[in-house]
Amino acid sequence: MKHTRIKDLLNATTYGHQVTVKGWVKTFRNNQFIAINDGSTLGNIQAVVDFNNTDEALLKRITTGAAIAVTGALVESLGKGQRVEVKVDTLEILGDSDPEKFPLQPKKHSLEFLREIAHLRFRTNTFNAVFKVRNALSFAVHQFFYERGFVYMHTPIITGSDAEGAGEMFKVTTLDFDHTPRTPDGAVDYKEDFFGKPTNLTVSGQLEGELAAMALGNIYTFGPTFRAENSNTTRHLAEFWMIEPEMAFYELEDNMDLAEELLKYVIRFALDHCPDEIEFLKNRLLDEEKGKPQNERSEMDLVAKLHFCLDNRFERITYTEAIDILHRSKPNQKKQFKYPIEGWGADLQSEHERYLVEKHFKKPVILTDYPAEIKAFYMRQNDPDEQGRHTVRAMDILFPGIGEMVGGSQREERFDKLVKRMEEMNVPAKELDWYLDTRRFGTAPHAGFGLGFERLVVFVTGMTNIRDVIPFPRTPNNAEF
RNA sequence: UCCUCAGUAGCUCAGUAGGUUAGAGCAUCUGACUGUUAAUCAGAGGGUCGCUGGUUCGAGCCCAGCCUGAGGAGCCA
Repeated sequence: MKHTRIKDLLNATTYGHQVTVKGWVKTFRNNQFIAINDGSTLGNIQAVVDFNNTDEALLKRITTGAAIAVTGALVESLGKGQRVEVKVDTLEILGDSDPEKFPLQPKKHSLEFLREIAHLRFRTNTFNAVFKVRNALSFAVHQFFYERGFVYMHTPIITGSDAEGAGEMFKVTTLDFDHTPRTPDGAVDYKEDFFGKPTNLTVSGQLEGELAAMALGNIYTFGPTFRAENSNTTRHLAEFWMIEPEMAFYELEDNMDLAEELLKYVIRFALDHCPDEIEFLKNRLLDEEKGKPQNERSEMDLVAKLHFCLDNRFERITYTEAIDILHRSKPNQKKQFKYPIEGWGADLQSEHERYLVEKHFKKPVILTDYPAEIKAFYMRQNDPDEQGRHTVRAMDILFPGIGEMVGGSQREERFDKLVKRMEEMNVPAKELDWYLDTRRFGTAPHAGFGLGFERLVVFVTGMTNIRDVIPFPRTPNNAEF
């Protein structure tokens, strides 16, 4: 008999017909009540076994984690706590689960423990919800761009350029480390390597994305990105997914508008399409915060926080204005910052970003026009201000609890200014000659940004560690599974 | 990579002043009960106290080094 998804059974409005359920045992209570979950929904269906007329050896095999198939009538539940249940006629164990060894129990587990058994954590309510939301957000990203006529561009994962400057890179090679070919002067001879030159995993698809945008108009990438930084934080991964739109004829304002619209669109999509999952995650968070002192708890619950984000325009201020606010801020006056704000020019520390987002504005903030010295070579240069200070048309979107969700800029489209900047920052122009061609042939204003997908998932799910929103996290010293 | 904290049963954790046989709840096993909701009741089993070395008559507890995890910082998305 064909089986029915539990999600559909729980929504059933007619009773009495025979159904088959296939799923995994969550709990087996009272020798007769099996809570079965098949992943289709957070809810379980209760199957009721007539234990007096069931083989005792078979009953013993109904253990937490076992895969089973039951067939029987779908009936209104006699007990409280569930609307429908299945009165079992036949029960088959599809896969046993040794109760002595199965690590998941019908109780709360720490996220750290579940991380060690990442292959099994999908079976928990929390991770079911997290990955459903991740799925919805991912779909929403594509739908958002498709609706707006953006072209989804697959930029290379293996890159021949080591000049992107976005971070340490993972080398890609087929050379035998024990017998590396050498040139006469003793250096590794990359001519012998697979590609005949050094190659790496991509740290960003931006430069390639710009090439496509300068022909197709509006494009975006959405793919894996790799950074070999020794980062050990709740918001960094060595392998993560990034969304990078790039738009011809966009200036910084257009860029900010698009980013804000995108974020609100996908958050709205998740709220609309995963209400049960987000409700569950909201309660999970409330439960977790019960153990915390009052002042460390969130002011808003998850759902309220998401709505608040949707209902308010992101605050847009320049770096210079931000420095001003921070300079006059209480924590700065009272010397509570570890890194006091002395003046213009320094990069903002986490504590400063947090103050702006979480204390001062209490909503997402878009910071623009950073000092040129602390930003990448490709960002469009502003004219120096009255005091001769050089800034670039950068924009970072900062989110509460997360920090930088989006980093982007209007690109420097003027050939001479771009090349001069590359020289100043020691970026080898020769290697990026293909990139410079966009400025040689029909250059035009354009802009784009990078959105860290896992950081978005962290925000929408209310999880606090980025390792809990990607199935198998890769971090320094950890590439398990 | 740096700073702080932690590592005791399958899981979550207690372990006093360094002192006999290291505890609890949950899970597991056995039995009872049978419309339960993380079922309940009774009983049982389960430990390389992260690892290595040191101090001591004696170390889960003190010291050193290392490993692992968490939080924070830096790097960034």
